[in-house]
Amino acid sequence: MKIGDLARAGGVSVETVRFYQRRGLLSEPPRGAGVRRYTEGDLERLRSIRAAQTAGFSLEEIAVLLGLDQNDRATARALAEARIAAIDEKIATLQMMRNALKTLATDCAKGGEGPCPILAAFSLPAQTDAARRPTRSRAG
Amino acid sequence: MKIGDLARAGGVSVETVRFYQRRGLLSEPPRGAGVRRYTEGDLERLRSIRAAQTAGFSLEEIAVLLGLDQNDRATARALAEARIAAIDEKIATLQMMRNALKTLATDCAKGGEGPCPILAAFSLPAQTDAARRPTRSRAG
DNA sequence: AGAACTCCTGTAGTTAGGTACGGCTTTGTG
DNA sequence: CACAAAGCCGTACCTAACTACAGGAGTTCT
Repeated sequence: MKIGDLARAGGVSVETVRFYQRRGLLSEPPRGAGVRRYTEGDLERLRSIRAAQTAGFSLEEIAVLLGLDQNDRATARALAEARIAAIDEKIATLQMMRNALKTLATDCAKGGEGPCPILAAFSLPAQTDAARRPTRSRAG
Repeated sequence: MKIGDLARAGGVSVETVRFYQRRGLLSEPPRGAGVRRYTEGDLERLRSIRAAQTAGFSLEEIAVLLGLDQNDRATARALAEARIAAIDEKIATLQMMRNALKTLATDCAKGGEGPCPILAAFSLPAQTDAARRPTRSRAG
């Protein structure tokens, strides 16, 4: 297998394969006479990388995972739990954003008389926590 | 108000204020004799930017929002709805990631006999959708 | 053998939202 | 007036994960 075959089989571009090599995630087989040749093992490793990425791991975390002994359950589980915690936090943040926006959009759709509530929310400091901080006589 | 005062009052760094100016989000008042002077209006605008950011808007979207007429409810609502849709999609993706990882972590904690299920999930292509699909065309 | 394609290497650019720095001018304080 | 802090300006750097390209070498098809 040459690099182009590997890339196609793994669903990535040649440039991405090279990028993973620079990151130490994939090995660079020796250039014997001419071009580098890749094995099925390289392809499996590439697929593992992509699979772990869809689970939300960063390339740095993936490098650790790939370096683990297959029996090192403790480390693997710790990494997975950390990832879950990070994901939970992101979800919570997004849900708060979503709810705030939804309220504004709904109020806007109701079509009261004043200015658009969405624009008002971002223009009137009194409306938001960030802007409510005791500003002492309106001058920061 | 000088730039440092504005930055402090807005809860950002001077560099960030300058960055927003380069992005056209904040204006650069003229340098009369010496140093630029900022108004309360500039501060409110800066706070609006930060408030919109916490709602998940990108700086580019914020530039549009700030440029809208206060009565342009349709555009504002469209932007908010688009943001909500994008957030919903992100949440759904994250929840799938989370569930997949949680299952693996739980199985791992159960402590069967074979290799760690987490590591196995990313080493055996047969286990994941992502690795099974003969994908192409993410490649360039 | 020659055309056309792929590979190799190195370097630089992309997006988003900043952060940091060097060298100079202006401002504020003792 | 001296001196330090703050402002100004341009440019480079940061993270993450790629993406693009130039220019030469190797490979494949006919």
